[in-house]
Amino acid sequence: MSGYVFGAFYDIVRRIPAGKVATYGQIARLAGMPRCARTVGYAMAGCHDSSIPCHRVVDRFGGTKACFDTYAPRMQQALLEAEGVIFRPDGTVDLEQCLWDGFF
DNA sequence: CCGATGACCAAAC
DNA sequence: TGTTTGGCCATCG
Repeated sequence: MSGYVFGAFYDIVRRIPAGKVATYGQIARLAGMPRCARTVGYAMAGCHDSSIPCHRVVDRFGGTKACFDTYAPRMQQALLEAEGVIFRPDGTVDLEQCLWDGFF
């Protein structure tokens, strides 16, 4: 682990169920750092761990910018669609239906 | 070693 | 009501 904070973020991301997505701010809040969404993004930027579904992490508008070093942007969308995530015509995730509520 | 930056969000003015 | 600034932690130069 690069830092205990990263570990906490990774742990939360791993708990995101298939077919759902979470925002950076949401993950930061669950980690106990509501203002640390930036660090979440940076943690995801280094998602060298294949056990971390960083493709389920999107920005507040549902933009899928994840895994630049790991996947191609369109591949992330394909993965989410395969899990049942609904995409809007503009290429963003329908957060109204697929945003993770924090529970199972 | 220190300064700047970064897949961002939310409160404040 | 919209726009601006602050903030958090780690990595890069």
